[in-house]
Amino acid sequence: MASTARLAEIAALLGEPARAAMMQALMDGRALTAGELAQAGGITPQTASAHLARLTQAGLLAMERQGRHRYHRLAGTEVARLLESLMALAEAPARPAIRTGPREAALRHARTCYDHLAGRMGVALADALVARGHLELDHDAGRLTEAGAAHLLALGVETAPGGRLLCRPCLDWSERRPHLAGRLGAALCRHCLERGWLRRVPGSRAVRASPEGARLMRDAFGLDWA
Amino acid sequence: MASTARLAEIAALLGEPARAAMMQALMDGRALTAGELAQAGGITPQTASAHLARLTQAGLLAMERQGRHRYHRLAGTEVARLLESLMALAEAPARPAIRTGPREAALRHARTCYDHLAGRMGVALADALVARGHLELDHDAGRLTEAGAAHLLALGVETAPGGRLLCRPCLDWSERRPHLAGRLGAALCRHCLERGWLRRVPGSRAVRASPEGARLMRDAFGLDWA
DNA sequence: CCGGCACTTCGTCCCGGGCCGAAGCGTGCC
DNA sequence: GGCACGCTTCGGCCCGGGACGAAGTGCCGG
Repeated sequence: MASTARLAEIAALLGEPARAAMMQALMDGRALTAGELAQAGGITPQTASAHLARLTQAGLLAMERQGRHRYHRLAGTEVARLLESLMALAEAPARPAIRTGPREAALRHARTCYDHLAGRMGVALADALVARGHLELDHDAGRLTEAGAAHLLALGVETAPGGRLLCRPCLDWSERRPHLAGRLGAALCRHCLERGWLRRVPGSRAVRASPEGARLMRDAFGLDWA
Repeated sequence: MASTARLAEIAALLGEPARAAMMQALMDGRALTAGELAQAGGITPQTASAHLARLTQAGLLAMERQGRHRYHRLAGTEVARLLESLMALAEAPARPAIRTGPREAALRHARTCYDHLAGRMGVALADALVARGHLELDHDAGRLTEAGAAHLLALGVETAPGGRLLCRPCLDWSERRPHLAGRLGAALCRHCLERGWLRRVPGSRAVRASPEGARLMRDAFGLDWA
């Protein structure tokens, strides 16, 4: 059996609000400096430093130095999945979401979930692909159809090596329906960001489409969700 | 964003070794009494009682009474998935598994992972279905082929309603390769248990095949893993 | 070379939570 | 009805961990 002590150690690391906040801040897949993470956690740099050391030592974070800056990122997709599971449970229907400011609305609208699109846009993208017959998706798994694979290839979206068509759904905590995760979800997200169709909102996990980008995404994917 | 406080609360609940042990004991999908869980956690019934109350109040466990016994079970598949994610991380390659007694070997051999088969048997079952052309499986998703669906239907295995062929992989922490989870994984496990091909080992998550069962599973699935 | 910035380390304080013994409540059996 | 069992509640003890101020280290730009 997986070590109970080790499981409890990992869970306990995430069970402290400041560390949890810092980990969530990293869920957009980027790297943040220790100072930025201290702010995300609402604690002083000294406290953040101790917390980051523990998270890194436990293998949940990876750190790299650039000059005097220490950049931290999630150690891998397994850590991201764990946080996804925690977020899904934290947002379970039994506990209705607290709807706060416009920032929360922006995250519900469109955000990145580690490496793929989430929020209403992410779910709408999955729905549009399904409607076009390009994707089959349910709670357990997803599969790109041949037509879908050909279409994405024509767009220049990298699908899986060897033409693998299977893809992973991720339960969207804000919509309670699946969006597209895994390698394909990541490829679609990267494509949209690289083309400039989507841009990250500074200091947030939210993303936003330019008018041009919204139009191009409508053309490319049948995405009409505004 | 999912509430940080709520995420930390859930993680903290699992971050205490006694509670983690009790939750893991429930990962075979069954219900256990408060006394059994106290033993699983290595604590007195008084301590267990307080812990179980907190887990239930937080929505991680569901409790039902039968006479003077209180039966507890995992509250649902999302809780199981969270524990799967935690177990996968706890067993990450960076920390080689401690190989202890025969009990650990039995779990590595064959066990249930909440509602589906895991361990060498679970991975071998997935491999056998893939080898027979009945299943496609990678880390992101899985799909039953038409031939596979027909075969399982002939065996009396309930596949998804509406003939849905997509299925979810689950990363096996002991084998580091995927076994079959989701609705199809659960249906296969249930089928094998109901037919008596597999039997649960009392007081454990391990399962064991009778000689007859092993032969029938070899015939049914091409499962030759002994 | 020096000052400033990013971050870490050290020391100290305070509080929450895990533990169990004792007592109490509800259920079931004889 | 009484006794035993399963489990809960209460009270108290002890310890680990989160917080920050002060000081220290390393890097970078002028």
